[in-house]
Amino acid sequence: MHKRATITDVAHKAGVSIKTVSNVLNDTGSMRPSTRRRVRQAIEELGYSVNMSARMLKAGSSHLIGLATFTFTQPFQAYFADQVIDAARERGYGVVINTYDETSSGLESIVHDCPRLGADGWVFFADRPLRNNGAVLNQHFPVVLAGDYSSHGRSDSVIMPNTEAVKSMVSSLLESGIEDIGLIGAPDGADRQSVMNANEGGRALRTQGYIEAFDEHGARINWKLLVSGEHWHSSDGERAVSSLLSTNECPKVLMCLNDALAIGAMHELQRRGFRIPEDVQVVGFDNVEDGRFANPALTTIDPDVPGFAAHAVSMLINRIEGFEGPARSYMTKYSLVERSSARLPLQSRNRKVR
Amino acid sequence: MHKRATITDVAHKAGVSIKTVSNVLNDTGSMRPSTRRRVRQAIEELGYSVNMSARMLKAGSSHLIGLATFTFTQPFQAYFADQVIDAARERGYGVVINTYDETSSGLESIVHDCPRLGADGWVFFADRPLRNNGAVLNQHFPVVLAGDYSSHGRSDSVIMPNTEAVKSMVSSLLESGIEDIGLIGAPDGADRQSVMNANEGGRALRTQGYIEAFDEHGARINWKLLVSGEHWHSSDGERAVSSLLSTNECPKVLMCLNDALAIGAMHELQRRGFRIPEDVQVVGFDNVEDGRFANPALTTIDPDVPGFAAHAVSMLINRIEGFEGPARSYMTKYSLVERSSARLPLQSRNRKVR
DNA sequence: CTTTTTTAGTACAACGTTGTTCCAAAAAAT
DNA sequence: ATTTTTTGGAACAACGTTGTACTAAAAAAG
Repeated sequence: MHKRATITDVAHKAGVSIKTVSNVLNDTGSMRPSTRRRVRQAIEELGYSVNMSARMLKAGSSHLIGLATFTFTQPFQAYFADQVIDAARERGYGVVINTYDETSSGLESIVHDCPRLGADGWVFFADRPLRNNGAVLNQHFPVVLAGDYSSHGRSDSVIMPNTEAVKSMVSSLLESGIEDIGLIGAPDGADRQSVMNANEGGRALRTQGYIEAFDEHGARINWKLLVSGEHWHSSDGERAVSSLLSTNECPKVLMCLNDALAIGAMHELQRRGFRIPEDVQVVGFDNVEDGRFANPALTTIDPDVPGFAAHAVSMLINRIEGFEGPARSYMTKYSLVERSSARLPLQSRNRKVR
Repeated sequence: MHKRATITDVAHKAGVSIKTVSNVLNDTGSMRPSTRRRVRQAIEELGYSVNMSARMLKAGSSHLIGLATFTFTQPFQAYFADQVIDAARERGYGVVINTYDETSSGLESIVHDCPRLGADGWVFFADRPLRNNGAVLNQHFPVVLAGDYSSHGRSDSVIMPNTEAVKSMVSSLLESGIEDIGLIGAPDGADRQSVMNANEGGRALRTQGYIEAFDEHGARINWKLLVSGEHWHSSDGERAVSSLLSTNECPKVLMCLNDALAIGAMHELQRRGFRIPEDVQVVGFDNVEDGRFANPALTTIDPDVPGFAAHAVSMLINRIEGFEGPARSYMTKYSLVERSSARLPLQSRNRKVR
């Protein structure tokens, strides 16, 4: 592996100036076909390829966007990343990925690592508010916050209709006559007061949807049925079910705040001999692919992840390319996806069957 | 968003030379604490951050490695990518991702897109041999091939013990007295001849393990039980089961060549009323997280994906940092993971229970 | 046959870093 | 008080590309 050929080497070999080589590479300027051919051949023979660092420096941009997100141990993250990569490629951008796990101090800790990666801007995903928004936002590159932030108005963001979607799903369940609905993935120590106080983050927002649905139907909430789910992994769903059953509570429906929790919950329920949906119905949130192939297939909320990702990328590139207007926020549309793990009443709106 | 501050701006503001600023940034040279403080403050006030393109150009390296792989619609890919990102970060490298799907002309088509992304080297993942290895290998940056290639000796590669692992699993099943074993994910038109001819790629290699196990146990292969599985997605697993059952064959065990196929197969079997493992046992390959939470939990082959990824990254960085020896190849160690979807006889070796 | 326009190309600077070389001031040794 | 050594810092070049400004040759117009 000898030293990489540069444009100067090519120019020398072809007997032209470096600018002419550059013109061949970029289809600029004008030149005799024979010259172009000579340059092309020299490029071929030397195995030359353009040095991106130099081009970037000159251009003042890397044409790379960064994606900072949880590790792909969450199926949602993989789904999201896929969509981001697609959307970026469509606009001619590459994607640099920086992941972090729930055990570290989280997003805040990798923020410092991002500038090093040289992207023109970053999509930051997080499922709860950042301890110090400033650390993320005071970077000197455009940032789009993706996730369940309350909108703080300091940078562009994409969010999901967390509260509305859960409210709609729970309402739909209540309408089918069941009030005995558990919730997995709630904020710690869930009671009305602490959920209302914790007014940011997917946990709280989705839990609020549950509360609002009950309130609106004049139903009483049994707070023992709201259990937390740590990191929202499948293993947390298992544990949540164990902990719920250990209190001798066994709701007829389990609303899980993401699909991974739901899949873990179903696993543990079935291990203990419960039948789904006959004994317990289970509902998820995210509509990741895994839910389709779960046994039974998972009834869930589709928050339009592709739209979520596409808008994040679109807003980010828009900023990178010079837009300077005030912070914008985009909220996706949701729909309810009925499969076999839970049955929704026919009259529910926004329903989609797959 | 005004123009980004440069090292020159900082130097000017602090009343020092640009090299002194550079020294502060890189902890090189020596200087009075008071000077350092002045520079630090100027950096702060101007919100300066180093321009990576310039640094890369000067350094001749981006400290980025590229990962070219299937889209994350395969859980295996997400798992693999996670491990690659981790391994790279540990060594101070970032990761640029370039994905491709099965519908396109595949890996070959994105090869041309990789140089554009400016990584110092690439890990190429593919589950079958490339139509034109040359296109990938004649790049002017280091490449590590990850996947089920036969070793062509032209670049470093990491592979799994595909044949051995399947052979061991199938042997273990044969030892428990069952010879009625289906195989999902085989090469198209599977018969002894075509599998032996197609001597490259995970499909063929894993299928060979099945054949060898039967041969070694003196058992007769019912070729009708070998069905293909297109892209090895869960939906392909579903279809494979349908197609198998439509021929009135119903084996006692289904060996699926990856976990996604197995999960899809279990879904379709249960939808049709089969009990697992009582009526049909199901086995997978990859040991992705999803298998643990499937219903029932999936018995599978663990090919050591973390080791697979770590060695790919390690070899690549080794090349990037100057190693020039002959092409190397690393093969991971496998183990059998027994869960509830299939029971292995106790005497089988290499067993791991989780 | 001259003048103007177009084409085909060159030379040089600049992007923002960091490494090398060098010099002046301060500290230490004589 | 003078010489030697160390320290703090500056000036400049280079990394490989592309944009600007320019020139010589060829083609078109008069």
